[in-house]
Amino acid sequence: MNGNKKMNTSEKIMMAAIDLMAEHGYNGVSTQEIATRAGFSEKTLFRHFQSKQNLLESAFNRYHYAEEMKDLFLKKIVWDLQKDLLMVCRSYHRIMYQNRKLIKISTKVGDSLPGFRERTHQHPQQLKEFLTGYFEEMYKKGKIIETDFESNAKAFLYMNFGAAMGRMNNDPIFAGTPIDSFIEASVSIFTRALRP
Amino acid sequence: MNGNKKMNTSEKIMMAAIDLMAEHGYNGVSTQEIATRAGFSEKTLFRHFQSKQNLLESAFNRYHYAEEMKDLFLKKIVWDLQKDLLMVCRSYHRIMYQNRKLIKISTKVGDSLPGFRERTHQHPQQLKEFLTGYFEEMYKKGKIIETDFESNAKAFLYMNFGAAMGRMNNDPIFAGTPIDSFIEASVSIFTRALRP
DNA sequence: TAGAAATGTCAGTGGTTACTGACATCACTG
DNA sequence: CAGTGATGTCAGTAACCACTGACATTTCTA
Repeated sequence: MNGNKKMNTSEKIMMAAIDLMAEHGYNGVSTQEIATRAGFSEKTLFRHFQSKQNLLESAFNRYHYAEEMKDLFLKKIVWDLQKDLLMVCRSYHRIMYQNRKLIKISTKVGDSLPGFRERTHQHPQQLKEFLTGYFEEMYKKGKIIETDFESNAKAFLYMNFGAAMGRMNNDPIFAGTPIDSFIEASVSIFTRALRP
Repeated sequence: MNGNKKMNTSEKIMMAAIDLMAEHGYNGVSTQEIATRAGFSEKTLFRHFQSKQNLLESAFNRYHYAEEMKDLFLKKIVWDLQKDLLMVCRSYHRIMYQNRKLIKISTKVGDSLPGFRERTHQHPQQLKEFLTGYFEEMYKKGKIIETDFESNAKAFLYMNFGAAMGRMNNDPIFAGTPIDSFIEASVSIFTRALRP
């Protein structure tokens, strides 16, 4: 999302807005502060974006990474429980980490501004359906035991969702341990629980 | 947290503040709106609380349920994996649900106001240590297999944390299914994964 | 180097916000 | 009934905020 040194004025302002709003919320930061952080005058901000709300919307359109996880996963499946779950976890956390600041903004904004929450929280539903279908298919292939596939999918997703939230909010539980070791441990719990 | 009909002025105002701030955040609601929602004039709000920030702090002191989960769990342990994990989950979700509005406020406030985040998010660290110790003891008793106990504790807690967050934010995944059936399914995953 | 485009400066507008003081009203209670 | 305490009314203050217009200055580029 960042790291690029060659940013134009609009991009610098959007990045400043994202950084500040992720920390203090939409109403917790002023256009003056955003412009100063970006290194421009407030006037320039309004010349580029007309309004504060439009600035946030533009930032979402520019930086929200909305790759279809379902499609991504279908391509990479190899029908090996451990390999597939690892792949799903890693992709999920990668995307959540890329979008972490926009996700923080949308959780703080809530439903005050319309549409943002929907965009950052669109994945869970389709992921749950994907994983439920995956477990059903794996059962038909005789590779896992019969369980409540939908509940398992929910548990797996919430485990990763909770971990992603903890990571983006600097949960002290994550201090020191990289995300990948958590992913491996959490996947092995499910493989042990579901193996025939 | 609510439901009591015999509330005095201060309590009515604090409840109104909690309701509105949980939805729109601290900066997203005015003292005027809070007073109107509570059925009083803005002047009365300031007579009782002096400042907006003090109102929020008073509401936290009055309504934040900070029971020591660790102590609670230690009393109820029976050293049966399924029974203990069920007890932990149910207690955890009960407390998270009681505090849900204050938790929503503190996630929106972030670190802008000092101290709130710490209070609503104090549990994870001590719960992780409790669960890690519990798994070690269960291993010594020969009731579960040897694994990375701390990682298992993290995974278990994040699964429940994610589910609690989803529930308090009306995640459509939870629509229709009660929390208890999720708890049972998630616990049985861990019991199957850890049984010798 | 001339002209165009981007940006800065600055003063200002209309609205909101947290918060106050003075005074009136109401309910209860001894 | 007198008096006390809680509340309402209302006008107001100082700060902040999103946003604008006029004009000057800088920067880029043909």
